[in-house]
Amino acid sequence: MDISYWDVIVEVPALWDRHFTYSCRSLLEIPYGAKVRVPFGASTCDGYVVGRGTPPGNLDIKEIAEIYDLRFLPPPELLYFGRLLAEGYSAPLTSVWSCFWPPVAGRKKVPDADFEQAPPPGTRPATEDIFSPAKKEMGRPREEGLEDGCSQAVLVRGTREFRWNHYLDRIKECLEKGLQALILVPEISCIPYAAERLKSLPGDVVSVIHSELTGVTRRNAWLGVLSGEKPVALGTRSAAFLPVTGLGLIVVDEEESDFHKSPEGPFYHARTVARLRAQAAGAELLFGTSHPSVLSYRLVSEGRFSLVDQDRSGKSVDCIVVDLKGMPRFRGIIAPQTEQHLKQTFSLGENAFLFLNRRGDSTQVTCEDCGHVLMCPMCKAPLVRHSRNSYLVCHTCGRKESPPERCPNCGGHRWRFSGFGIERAQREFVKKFPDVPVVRIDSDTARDGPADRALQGLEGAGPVCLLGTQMALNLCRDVPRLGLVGVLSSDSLLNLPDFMASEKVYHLLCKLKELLEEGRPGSAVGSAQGAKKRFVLQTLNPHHHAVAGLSDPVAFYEEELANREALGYPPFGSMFKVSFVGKQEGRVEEAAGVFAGECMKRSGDINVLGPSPAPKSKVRGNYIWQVALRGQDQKTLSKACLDAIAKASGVRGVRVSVDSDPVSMS
DNA sequence: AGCACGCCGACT
DNA sequence: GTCGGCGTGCTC
Repeated sequence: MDISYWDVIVEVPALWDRHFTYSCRSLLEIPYGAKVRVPFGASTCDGYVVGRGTPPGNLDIKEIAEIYDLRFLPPPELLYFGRLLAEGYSAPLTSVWSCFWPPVAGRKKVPDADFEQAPPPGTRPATEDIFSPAKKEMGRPREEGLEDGCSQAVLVRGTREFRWNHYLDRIKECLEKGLQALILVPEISCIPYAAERLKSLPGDVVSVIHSELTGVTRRNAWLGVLSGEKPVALGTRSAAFLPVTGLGLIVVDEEESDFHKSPEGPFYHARTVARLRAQAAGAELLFGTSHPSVLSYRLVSEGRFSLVDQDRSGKSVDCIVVDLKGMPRFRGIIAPQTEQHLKQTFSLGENAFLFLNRRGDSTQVTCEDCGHVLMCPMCKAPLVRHSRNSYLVCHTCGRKESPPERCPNCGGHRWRFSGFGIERAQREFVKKFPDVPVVRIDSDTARDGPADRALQGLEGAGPVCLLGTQMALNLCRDVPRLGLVGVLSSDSLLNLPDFMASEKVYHLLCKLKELLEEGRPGSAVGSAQGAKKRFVLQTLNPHHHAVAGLSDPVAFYEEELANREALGYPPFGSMFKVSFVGKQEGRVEEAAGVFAGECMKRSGDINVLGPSPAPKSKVRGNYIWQVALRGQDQKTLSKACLDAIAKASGVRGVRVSVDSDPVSMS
């Protein structure tokens, strides 16, 4: 009886894509890219078949234990695409390929057959030859002035309603051509609106896939996409990897959102994956937003994307900038000027939304006697006082503690609470407006029950104030009779050591302002008097271009692009963020040092920043150091990177990860 | 990454 | 005398 041998790359991050040979006694064919479970060392792990293997002599070859359901085997062009992506992202191929498999793919024991089994019909061979046609497909005819390879690349700028009107037209065209469409939204909370709009398509054509979908539901949704039975796939970022076969159109809505970026390895950005897939498949590509990312703005100005822009005259929002720098004696959270605007809003019977991006009550607890700041023992982060000192929370790891009687350093018992969070803002609001009910929406109140219930109660009630963190942004999209949005503080975001800090603040402010512009029309009665909606921004940086951008977006983009160009930041050149994580600080620092040293040895084609402790330099007992690389393009950087990682991996007990498309440095 | 093997310190 | 630290090396 024949035994077949297979080359398998194992999914062990530290080993990247090392090959191991396994045997199989019952299957004569296993297709390229098949996901298998194999014994590895003392345990078992997942791996992918990449070809036939030759058993190295005098080695005890183990057997493939299980094979994942081959119905989920990605089509050849997708497997090939995964290889390009892994290369571009400097990520192990195994980590990219694993994105192609649904988490619920079942697997079967490899049968212990003692007879030769015929391969199931349609089984693809394990060789790589099948990729020649796919490679050819990569180079479709190109159209002048458009993103290489895409049949069309368009940035749609406008309100959500405007964008979806445009998407739906394109989706209909796509379906009429017999092709499939992939639609990506940034968050699960964006799906209901999207699904509602897609209902206008004829027939039952939509498959919805996101990370909270589990079990059979998810599996069926996946199979519906794969079979082409549901030609429209709607989902969050993981859906960027769906095996859509006749891909005619990809839509990335709210393209500027960071939710499209995966926080873990491979650190893919769904917008990038979408763009590369559209190029590879020659599909149409739509990015949609009401405030484009700096990247997309540049793609348009370079002529690589065309622009569909909504005519937005008749804006009815007053932007009021409250300069906190001009009021050094003001110690509170709600400035007098803001208070006045709130009063007027409430007197018109309208509701308000106040934004503060900091949970808790006081962000720092200091001993009055010795100056000791209470810190999380596992993270280098100050503990935040919550619920008026009933407990302390580490906002880095989530750890909760009861406040100590005595200072652990000197035994003192007098505390100073500094830095304000949303709970303190709430207290101040209640003091100032005892008659206006306030609804706080942050991840602490979310646990008490869905915030939408409180929001639904607003329908007939008198004026109400909503007070929320970032979390509340999507929930508060349709607040009735919203007359004012106030930003209590956003300056801490500007001061982050982050090349995208300004852009983040700009998007945040735009999104907040849009609560007024895109929300439900004001109450007929309230607005009849011609009261303009107010956007009140308290800031220490009134002249920052992210603030100026609210009334003059072009000014923001031009200044931001000029700043980035001067420093060689994306989109002018590439940037890698390489992180080193481990329990022993010395080792972590050493590995980062070795890596940086290796990178610097190279000829002047790259620029090394660091090594330095990460902005969150210790998380859950792990020390984190990082090195940033700046260079012409991804290829230059990933080459340098891989060589240097090889050298740095000589230091034990340190995990290295590469983010080749970072959206933040923290 | 896990996990085993192996060689030096303080404990029933 | 052993239990156990983590340094080193391997995993088909």
